[in-house]
Amino acid sequence: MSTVTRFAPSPTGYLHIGGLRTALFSWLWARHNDGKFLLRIEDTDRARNSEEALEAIIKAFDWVGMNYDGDVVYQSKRFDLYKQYIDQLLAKGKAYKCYMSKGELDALREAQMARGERPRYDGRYRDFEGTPPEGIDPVIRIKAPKEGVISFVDGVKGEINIAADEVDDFIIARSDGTPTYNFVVAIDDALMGLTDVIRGDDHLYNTPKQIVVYNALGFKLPKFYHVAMINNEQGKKLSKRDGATDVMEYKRMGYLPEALLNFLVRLGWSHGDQEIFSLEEMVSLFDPKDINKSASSYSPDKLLWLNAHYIKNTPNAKLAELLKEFGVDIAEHDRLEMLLDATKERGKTLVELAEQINLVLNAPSEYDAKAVKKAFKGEAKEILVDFIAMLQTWEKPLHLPSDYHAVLEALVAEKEIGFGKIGMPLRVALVGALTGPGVDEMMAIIGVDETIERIEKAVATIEN
RNA sequence: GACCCUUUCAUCUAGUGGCCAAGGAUGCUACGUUUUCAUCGUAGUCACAGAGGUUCAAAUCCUCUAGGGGUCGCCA
Repeated sequence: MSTVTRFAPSPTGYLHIGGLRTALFSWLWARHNDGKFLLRIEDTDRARNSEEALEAIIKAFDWVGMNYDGDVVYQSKRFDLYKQYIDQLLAKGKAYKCYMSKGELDALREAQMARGERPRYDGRYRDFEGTPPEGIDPVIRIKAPKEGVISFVDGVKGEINIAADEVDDFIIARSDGTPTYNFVVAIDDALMGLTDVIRGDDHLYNTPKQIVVYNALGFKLPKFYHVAMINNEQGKKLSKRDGATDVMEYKRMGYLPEALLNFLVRLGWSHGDQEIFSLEEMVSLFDPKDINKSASSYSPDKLLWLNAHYIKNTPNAKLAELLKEFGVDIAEHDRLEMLLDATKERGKTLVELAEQINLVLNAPSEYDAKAVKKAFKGEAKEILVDFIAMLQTWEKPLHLPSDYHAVLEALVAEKEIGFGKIGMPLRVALVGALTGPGVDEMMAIIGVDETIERIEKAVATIEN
């Protein structure tokens, strides 16, 4: 039987980073087995806007390079189907109407809590034969087993046993007739042919409830995998306060999708000592049996490290394309390769890389105060002036970094000075700071005219 | 409160009774490379939650305790 997995988010408007990880696990497992990865929107709560939410999810999937098979299933469009199953259970006596009011329910729960019990429905209408109370629209409850143990083997956690009396006769249809979550999930997962359900372990307690539905309807159980949550750096549940939880936020911050995926796949999953995984490797190596049991904490440092790694290993032409969204258009630059080779190791994100590029390409509008103090002193001015003269009279071509290096070597030889004497002031003249790409590279990138212009400006600054 | 899940360096993790006086990666600290910064390389730093068992042998099995997380809706 071919593997079928799914991602079933409720429409919140954006794709959460934790959601992306469970989606990734499901997607990888489907692709690994040449199976199907389905998408379903859990919108039985009709107030939310599902279309927009779906769009956001698909956008995020597109960005990271994931896709889904078949048509998207909207639960809000399947109410007739669910109704049939509710009627079927009612007819077979596997479900029943309950006339308890919300007030009565609250009172019951309170009393149970006071006695130190786990609050649950007491089953008072389970075998009710009398006349129902007036003026109450009943809910429909399913008959859960009253004794014994509901157990299943979780692919991540192992065997899970829940005492049957922990699972009450939960509501499968509200008093307005609409079906509830645990009921429709079980039906859809069964009807959509799911073989492997991979989801967050906050659903662990829903599983026995869904098993009750599977059993009542005679559906075959899929295999369940409950993946532990991602916590923040403090080990608490990841929330909006912890910064970026929206996947697309990472795109805006200059992360590469490969880096984000690589980061997420290693959160709660591993393959020996391997840290770097291409998408192809993930597909071929992923197996949910290697998923960790315990929760993991989100750590931005490792994500940053991965991002730097992927930036360094991305072809320059592709980087140039990506940088357009960050206000840097260098696709047509005639020194593109040189420019990116000189800068890509200095930016951990595309945002930082864009900054580095701008630093090289644009003449400094001001000089860093500390750098000026350190570099523009002594005979710096004279050396810079000599260097300009040398560049202007140089007879060999000036194209490559090595060409410029030859000029510098000639200068230090003639003046009998150390490299630092010209290196430091030259660097400040070029970019206004003491750090950055090599001066040879920078001069080759901006060309001899721009180089001279920048040095002249520095000389003028020193004079004032 | 009840029930369920979970517990190896600061963080992500390897580890399924002997290969572990616990390995890799990130971070951090040095040093080297670099005219600078970054990259890169080398080294260092740092952990089996605690207590009892079982066993010739336990990070690995059992029990209890403690910490963390989740769930207890006519939300999903």
